[in-house]
Amino acid sequence: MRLHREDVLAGALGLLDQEGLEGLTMRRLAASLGVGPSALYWHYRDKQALLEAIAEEIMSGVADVDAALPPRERTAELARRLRLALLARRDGARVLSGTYVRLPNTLRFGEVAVLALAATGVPEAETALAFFAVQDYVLGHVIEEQSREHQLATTDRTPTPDAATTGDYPAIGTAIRHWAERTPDDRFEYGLRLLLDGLDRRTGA
Amino acid sequence: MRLHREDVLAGALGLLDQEGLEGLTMRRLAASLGVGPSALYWHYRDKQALLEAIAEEIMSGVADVDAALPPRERTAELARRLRLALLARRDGARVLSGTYVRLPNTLRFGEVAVLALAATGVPEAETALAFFAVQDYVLGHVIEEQSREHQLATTDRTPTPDAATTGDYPAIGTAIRHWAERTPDDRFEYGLRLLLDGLDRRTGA
DNA sequence: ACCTGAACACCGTTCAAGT
DNA sequence: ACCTGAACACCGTTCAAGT
Repeated sequence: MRLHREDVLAGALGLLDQEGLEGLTMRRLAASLGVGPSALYWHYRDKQALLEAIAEEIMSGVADVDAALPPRERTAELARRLRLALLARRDGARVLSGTYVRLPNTLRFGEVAVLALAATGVPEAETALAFFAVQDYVLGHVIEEQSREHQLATTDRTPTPDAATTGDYPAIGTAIRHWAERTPDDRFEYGLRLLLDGLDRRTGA
Repeated sequence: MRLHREDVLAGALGLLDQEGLEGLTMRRLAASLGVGPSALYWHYRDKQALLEAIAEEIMSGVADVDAALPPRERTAELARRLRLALLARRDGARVLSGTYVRLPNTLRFGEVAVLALAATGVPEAETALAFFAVQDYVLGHVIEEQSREHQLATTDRTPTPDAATTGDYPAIGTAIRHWAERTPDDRFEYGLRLLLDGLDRRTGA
């Protein structure tokens, strides 16, 4: 019953979902696999290499968007699929933002997204700028989204308007109340729409 | 020569800039202040509380934007000031994204930004959505920006087109080459402009 | 090829005790 | 009010040695 690289990765993904990024330690992972900590280092050079494998796993299938969709909708769909992939694993956005992955799933996502943007009419010299603008928004948004999940789990402080915001900061108070009435999907779509509308302006649409 | 809360915070900021977020440990901070590790716990409940104080410090002055600027430019200026504040400290974006701060500097930034957005003509029910869209973009962008700094410092892999991208992923290859010719400021401004142009559409401008 | 065992150099946090 | 000293329960990683 020897371990393979994939067993270690599968165990790491399970531990990540159960315990979160802080709980994903080499020692706990080893224990859950029934081996000593040092055994893991035969399969992965160090913890960073394991995290990069997790990041690449998170990105699997994200680029598989319907190629028949019109360019703008295809770009939107890629952004949505990225968000859902990050949300599918606990602390997924933080894992991805902390790694510098140059593996097939990640590269293919970039390739497909750049092609979709080019098809919308964005000048070739701007496709990477547009790609990173959208990707940075998605990453930032999901990091905050998953960070709020964590707050709710560990503290009793509610992110809805509290004493501090209603008193001295009236604009925040009413703004947050409207925000609280929207679904997480709505909140994401709002920023995504801003970016896509901004892109329209650059394509003469 | 007893320590005060501010001495601990100042020491933490210095250590953060020198060693980065990984190097900012309670034990190293204590050593740099000439006390034992347990002494810190008299001043801050735990490490998380200290990180929240750092985050609030990072946000100091960010809201001090020229109130006479026209609303769109005021909103842009707030986003730029946030980015610069995050860049001013090593790993600043990761520190801020990991904390849930409800302290004056942070709240005032939200208040001023929501008011600027309202002044552009964004409907009141959407001001928080628009605020978070811009803030999430800035956070995501600077996290990636500072993460690249870290890659350059620790590895010799260059983020410019390498063997993998030029071969199987041609669109990425050429896109990244154009991207590499822009300054960091340009790259940030591109996404910011997309968001602001998208907002124009929602204000009938 | 794959893992054990032991060790090294660290962590954050608590708590009684000191001044 | 502010800190020491000692302890507890952890970390990631290395490396010789085993099978």
